Parts: sequence; structure tokens; C-alpha cells
Amino acid sequence: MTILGQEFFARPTLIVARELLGQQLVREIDGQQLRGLIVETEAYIGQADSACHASKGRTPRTEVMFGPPARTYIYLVYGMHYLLNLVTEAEGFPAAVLIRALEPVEGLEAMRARRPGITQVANLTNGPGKLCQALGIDKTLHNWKLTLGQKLWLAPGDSPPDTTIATGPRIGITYARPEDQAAPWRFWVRDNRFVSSPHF
DNA sequence: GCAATGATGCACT
DNA sequence: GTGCATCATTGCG
Repeated sequence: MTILGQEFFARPTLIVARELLGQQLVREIDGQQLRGLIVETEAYIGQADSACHASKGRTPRTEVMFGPPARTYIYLVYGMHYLLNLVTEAEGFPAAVLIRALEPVEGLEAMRARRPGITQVANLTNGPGKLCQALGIDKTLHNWKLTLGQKLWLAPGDSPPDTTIATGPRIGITYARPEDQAAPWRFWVRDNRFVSSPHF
């Protein structure tokens, strides 16, 4: 079994966010494997980035981002949606990559079962809250080591060609400073139907 | 202790 | 395109 190691995550966040496109997110739950290709990410970089939760400083909530790379940072937004982030950079520098969308590869039926009422495959994992629900990712996986090959990890996939990678401003951060809102720190695979907001 | 507010998704019109 | 569900975290007192 091949797994992306800590060295993959211990790099500049923009590099990691871009190179995560095309990699496989693997979730092992109830004795089966669910897999999806990462097709959309966002970078949240350090205390100077007003969109990054760590800009508020080191708190119990943001503590994981200050810790070692290759861990998960999972939190609840709007009282109902879990969001999955992967911690990057060296220990001590708070940064993470938000996984915004997946293209389902394996375990489609199990994903459907966790997303009752959804009939279109495209709606299974085309959003940060949706993919967490489809893969059964919640607070119990917070601060999980991604290098163990258990429960949740990353498997190497084929990186999409440079020409198919699009960049743009991040979504849903209206509270951030204008210059941070404008930063093109969202990455996605052009023309992929599982991306949450293909425009821009 | 309490009030405000989101790194969203879905069901409407 | 608009409105709303629902709660952990935060900041203030």
C-alpha cells in the first residue's frame, strides 16, 4: 500500500494545495474502502492570512494547525457541516489545505447510503461539507495522522497537466481582508464536473 | 454566562 | 437568486 508521507505535507502550502489535485483520498470505514480523486482545494496560510482560522492566534481550536504536518484539521461550520483540512508546513507554522471536492472512484454505493436523497452522482462529493458526509468524516477524525494507512489517508494519483489546473479566489470568506479575499489560493481541475464552483 | 457568527447545503420561488 | 437550519468557538463582561 502506497501512502503520501509527512514529507509531502511539510512544504509550502500553495505547492501542497496544487499537488493534492489528482491524488486519492482514501477512507476506510465499516470494513470497506471509499476512494475519491481530489479535484478542488484551498490554501489557508499562517497568522498573516485573515481568512485562516489561525489568524486569531493559537487557541484550542487552531492548535492542530500549529502542530506537525500530515494531520487532519476538522471543524464544524454553520452548526451542521464538517470540513476536512490537511495540515501543512513545518511544525510551528499554522497552515492547512481545505479539501473542497472529490471525484468518487470507489465505494459509490456506500457514499450514496451516507447522502440520503441524493440521486445525481455529481452531488455526492462536490462540496467540502458534502464530501465529509459521503465519506463519514466527522470530529472523531480530528488531528488524525494521515501516514498510518488506517481510517483516512492519501494515495498517490496522477497529477493533472498544468494546463488543466485553474486558480482563483477562495470561497465563503467575506469576513477576511479584501487583499486576502482576492488571493488566488483556490485550485481546481478545469472542466471537472465534481468541482463545487467551476466559474471564475 | 451569554450573544454573535460562520472556510455550507438544500429547498424553495 | 433568497432564506434558513443549527452549534462550536470566540470574545466580552
